[in-house]
Amino acid sequence: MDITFENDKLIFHNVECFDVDKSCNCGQAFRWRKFANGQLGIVRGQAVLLWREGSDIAIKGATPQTAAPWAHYLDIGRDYSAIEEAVMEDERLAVCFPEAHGIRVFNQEPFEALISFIISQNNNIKRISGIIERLCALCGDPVEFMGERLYAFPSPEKIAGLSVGQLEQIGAGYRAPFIKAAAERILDGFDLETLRDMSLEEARTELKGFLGIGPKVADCILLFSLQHSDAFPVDVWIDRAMKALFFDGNKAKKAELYEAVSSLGEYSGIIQQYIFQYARTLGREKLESKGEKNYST
DNA sequence: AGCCAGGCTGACG
DNA sequence: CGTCAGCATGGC
Repeated sequence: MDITFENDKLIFHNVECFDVDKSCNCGQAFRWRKFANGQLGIVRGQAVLLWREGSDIAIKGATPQTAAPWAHYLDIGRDYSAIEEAVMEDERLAVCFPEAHGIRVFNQEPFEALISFIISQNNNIKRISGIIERLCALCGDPVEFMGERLYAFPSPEKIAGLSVGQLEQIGAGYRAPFIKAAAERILDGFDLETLRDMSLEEARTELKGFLGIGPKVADCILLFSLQHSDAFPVDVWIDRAMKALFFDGNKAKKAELYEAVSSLGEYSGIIQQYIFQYARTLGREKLESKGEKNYST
């Protein structure tokens, strides 16, 4: 991978299969927003502007020293062309393109993912983003960048220091105590990093020990922040899409669903994100009518 | 105005 | 093991 730093820009050269806007707004991360010619975001307290420049990916605001962490965050080292090609050759999944083309699964900060996806349960992406922004404004460190004021994602200490009432005030609803308890547990010494090297099943079990984390949220955290590329979060959208694409519109038993998932291989989580994008783009109506008349072949 | 959302908990079979 | 009401809030 060729990386250069010039004119205050960090540049990853010749990056294929990376649609910046799509990747930032596909529902995996909640803090990116469109700004000027790219996406404005803040990761590890570092505010940046991210955009495609021809065949390159450019980042303004990142120092040369943070090239490696940014490459990791953006999953630069992974060969997405190979994954996309394999998916397009699968009859059941080819329909996910072109919507899915260019989506990269980011490697987010584990604690941020932990809290974000606890907030995500039974919630919609717009509102999730709002709650997280208010949480960051409430107790995250402020950063000025390009005339904007951004806030770092708060530390476990900061969030644990909030009252349940404060968390309710930013709109967290019944999840407020879950958020506080999770931050306290991290502060107590639970090390999310240890989940990286565990088996998927072990890591799932560990995360489900947190109040407010079930199978779906656990898999989101593992896929989006801990490099378990075979974690496969199933929400209502994925459920509908799998029904339409794999089971002719019929509801599958849990065992059958996960059998289909495991047939997708070690990158099933990334494929999941393609399916998610497809499902949300198509919409509920079309998705549900799709399966029903799909019994011809 | 209801229905729905990147679901989970606790109770009960 | 599976099923199911209840859940805070606001987008649409």
